[in-house]
Amino acid sequence: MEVELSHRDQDILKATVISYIKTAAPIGSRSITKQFDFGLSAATIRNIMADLKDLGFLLQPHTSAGRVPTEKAYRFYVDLLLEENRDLSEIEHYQLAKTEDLNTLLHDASKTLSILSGYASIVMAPRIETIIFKHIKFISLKKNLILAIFVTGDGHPYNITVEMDEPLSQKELDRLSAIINDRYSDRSLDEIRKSLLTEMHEEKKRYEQLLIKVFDLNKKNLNEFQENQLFLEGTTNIMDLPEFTETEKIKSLFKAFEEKVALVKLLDRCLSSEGPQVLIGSENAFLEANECSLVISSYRLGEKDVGAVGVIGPIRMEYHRVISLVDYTAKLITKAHLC
Amino acid sequence: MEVELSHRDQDILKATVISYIKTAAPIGSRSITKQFDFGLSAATIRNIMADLKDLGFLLQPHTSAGRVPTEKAYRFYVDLLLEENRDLSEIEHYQLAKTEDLNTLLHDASKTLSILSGYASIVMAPRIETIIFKHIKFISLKKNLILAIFVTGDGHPYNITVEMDEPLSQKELDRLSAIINDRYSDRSLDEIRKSLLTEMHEEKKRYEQLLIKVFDLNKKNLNEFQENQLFLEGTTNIMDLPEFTETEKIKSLFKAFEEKVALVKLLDRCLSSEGPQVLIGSENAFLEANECSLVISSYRLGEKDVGAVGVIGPIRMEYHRVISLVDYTAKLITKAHLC
DNA sequence: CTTGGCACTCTAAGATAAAGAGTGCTAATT
DNA sequence: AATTAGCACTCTTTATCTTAGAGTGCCAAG
Repeated sequence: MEVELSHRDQDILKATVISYIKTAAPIGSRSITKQFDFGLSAATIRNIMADLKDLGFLLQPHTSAGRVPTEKAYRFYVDLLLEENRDLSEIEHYQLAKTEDLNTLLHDASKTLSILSGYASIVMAPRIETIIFKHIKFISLKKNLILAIFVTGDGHPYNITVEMDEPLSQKELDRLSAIINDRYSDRSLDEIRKSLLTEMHEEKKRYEQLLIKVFDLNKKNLNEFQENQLFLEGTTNIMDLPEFTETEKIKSLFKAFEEKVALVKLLDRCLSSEGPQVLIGSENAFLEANECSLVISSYRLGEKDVGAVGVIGPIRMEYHRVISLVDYTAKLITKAHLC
Repeated sequence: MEVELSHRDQDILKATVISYIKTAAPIGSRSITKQFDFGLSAATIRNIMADLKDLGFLLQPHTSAGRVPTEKAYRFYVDLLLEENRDLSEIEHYQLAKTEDLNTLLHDASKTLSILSGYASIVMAPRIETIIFKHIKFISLKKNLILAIFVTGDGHPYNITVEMDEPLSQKELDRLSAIINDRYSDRSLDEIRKSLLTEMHEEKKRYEQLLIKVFDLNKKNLNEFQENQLFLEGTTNIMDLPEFTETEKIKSLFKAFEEKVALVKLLDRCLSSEGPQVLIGSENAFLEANECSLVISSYRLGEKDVGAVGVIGPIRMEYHRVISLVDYTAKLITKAHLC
């Protein structure tokens, strides 16, 4: 079954995909001869396209219509792109506004990415577990309300409000923070979490409640926290696409967008892989349900991949341009982190 | 022109509005006689409806169709509701989960409101200018990066990261915070802002950059800040409504939703007024453009109205239920603030 | 193997017709 | 004088039919 495509077949397939990405309408053999110069007649192209149909790369909405690429065709096209195009030369090299606030940076990146891609962009802030802890400070807000601020290795603050059953004096809090800073500085939250559960026997009793909540030892708020760390922009761009003219499809996609947890999971899966990744239609349950594709790349903080940026678009996405754009944006964020 | 409607005319008008709110289809004289028992024949109702049409309360899509309420009719109906119904008895009295975090509370309220109303909900966090300042604390994050945390009168923290041209020692920062806490505790940010510009001559030079950024004296980030303090939930509910089947209308509304600044302005306008407010269609530019209505109520913090909750729905909204719901939710938030 | 030619297929768009809901008016009734 | 029944008329909606057009599939010739 798995026959190698001849060079010429590949060219025709590529041409069909490219053409369909532009027009979103079934591609006829005639229009291929007009747009591309293969030195072949429409009839020949027609024969080749019939073969490609049999191989599962193209399909016909009905007998007397042009051909439409299948997901297999997009996969073939994208794999070719990812092989060939390691240079990413053709996109405009934008810059992000300088800012001290990480969230602002990511928000900006997401907005820019949505505008330049013309699709919806999605940016996930660093996974909290991977963050490197530097030091912590406690501030008493009200009687039993304590604000914990921890600062990360790269100088970003996170704050957590904790309600205590019994009040703690500022002196006690300072003592506790000194201990924590001394013992856990420069370690990841994940490590700290594990250590805290085994070490800290003497302090534990008195501060148990506080520590559990601050380091979220029972991982209660993790999902909700991460949910707030997701930037989704340009979703309305999707509505301008011809494949999303039916209200039902728009509805389904936007309901999915509201479920941020599912999106976080989707991005999370791609964190560990190298370079830009492309998920096409039914290669993923979320995408399949909404007939769309995802181009995604992770950004680094230090030497670890901690977050991801991506673009959600139609299966008929301009993969070439978007892959470059996503890859570039991820690198931009990695670079901004360094300063 | 402004003739008083007879009691009977009012009843027919009300019946037409109520019926149309349910069905979203033009209301015929016959269907009125079926649904309501006025002891009148269809022909009589027909005559009355013709009068109401002449008075601008009803209109006909075409000669041989039923009647549809105009905005004037909704206004009449809503004014009647607001007069009569100060009791709000008929909605279910839900509760919000206890939480220490104000944003979580507002987010929860927004989600609940959208689910219970069946429309889109919108919740604005307290306007930052109205917040009562309690004390401030500075933490050095990196060389020239300072984190300022100010705590409000009711114990909620806000933090701002400031990048300085020159570093300040922790000692200096502590001295400055002591001065600020001493001088400005229990005053609103708006007041503090005004005072800072005139007072603080001696400290000003050295700390000018820091103070300007922390208290946002040039109001640069205010809009962006407020933008992040807006919770919009259940927007996809709107897509289920028959008036939003056309993709163009959905698109327009969702593009408007992305413009959070406009929404903030819309809510802001209503902050000072007493009780639940209703804006119907063309009574507001934003709503007119998207053919929808807004029910809104402000919540208090102390004795000042600081934020607002609302519901955005079709002009054919179930005002009765929604007004009660919005009013109740606003009161719930006000109450939660007190603890 | 490639190509021109041509009959055939299927959709999309326009045209026509019939059904149905509701009005507006008139004349009869209370 | 207000109310009601009756009925012709209007306008939309839905279904059916027709036609134009794009594109294929296949055959026979190059």
